[in-house]
Amino acid sequence: MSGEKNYECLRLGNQMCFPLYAASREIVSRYKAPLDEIGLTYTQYITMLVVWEHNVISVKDIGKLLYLDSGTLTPLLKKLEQKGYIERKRDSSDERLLNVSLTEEGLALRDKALEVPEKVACTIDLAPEEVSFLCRILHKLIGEKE
Amino acid sequence: MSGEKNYECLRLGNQMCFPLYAASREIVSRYKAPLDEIGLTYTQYITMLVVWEHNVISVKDIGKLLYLDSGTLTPLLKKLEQKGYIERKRDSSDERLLNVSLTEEGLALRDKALEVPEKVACTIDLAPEEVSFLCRILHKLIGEKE
DNA sequence: TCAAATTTGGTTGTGCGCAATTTAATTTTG
DNA sequence: CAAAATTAAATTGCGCACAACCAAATTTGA
Repeated sequence: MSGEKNYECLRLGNQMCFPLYAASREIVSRYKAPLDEIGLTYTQYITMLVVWEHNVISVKDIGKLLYLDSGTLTPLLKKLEQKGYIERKRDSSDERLLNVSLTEEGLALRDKALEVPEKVACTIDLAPEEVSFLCRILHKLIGEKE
Repeated sequence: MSGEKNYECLRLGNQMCFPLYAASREIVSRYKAPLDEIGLTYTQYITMLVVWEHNVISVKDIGKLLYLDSGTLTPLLKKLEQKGYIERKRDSSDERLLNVSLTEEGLALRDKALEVPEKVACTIDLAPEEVSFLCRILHKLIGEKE
């Protein structure tokens, strides 16, 4: 009964995971040059996106939005604090919560960051419908988390 | 002239990069449980996929297929060698090349690995057309590398 | 009311990814 | 042919991701 197993499903090209993994790394890598100019890494950048949107937000809520845990966020937020872009303060009504807030420098950085998505977007050769379809499917995958 | 800048493009939801990054991590994380059972990490797994397909392949060619460099592959391949799944030998006709080949144990592991893509696939709630469309677009993104 | 359970963030350790540099082997060229 | 250029892999160092564990604050519920 054995000897003739079908290993087709183990081919690199026959699993969705690999193109997803490779495309993610490829796109993230395109942020490197523009982000180097403003001195942020990719993860620091998406963290700043969240802080810019909320002005004040807890580590817990950043984690929910980015799907990252404290093991990733704690050292990253300390680094952003060192760079002077954010402040970290315990919430006075619940000392378990750590609130992250924007500094003046952090707010100023936002203007410089405006160029980043522009520079990346023009390297992506997809039709608008392809982008929106892609986003819809990806959100479906992410949404399956909960 | 300033004061009323449009920061819409800096919203987390308005860039393709984030859902791609999040979905990639989400899907890779679904491999963890099945891969734990056979003692491989995700990157070790896709490396074994390539070795299973080729039986003998150089580090250079593995890198081309997975878009990974020696900084990632060298320690990973040493670990796979320690586990007894592969052998590493310099190519006799070009000593710069390091050929990776399957051991008996490595070949046997392939049968156990057959369950992995099955277990992951059934956690992905996408229609077949969605999967194929997704793969097509992702390959378009990856293909832009060259 | 107070002990148990939960929540939040921090810490530690492992394994990638990737840039930058190094070393050795091979190929190209003057 | 010998020097220069190229190529392949290894090494080093940094920054994530993530699991596992911990401590402190808060909530709960008997």
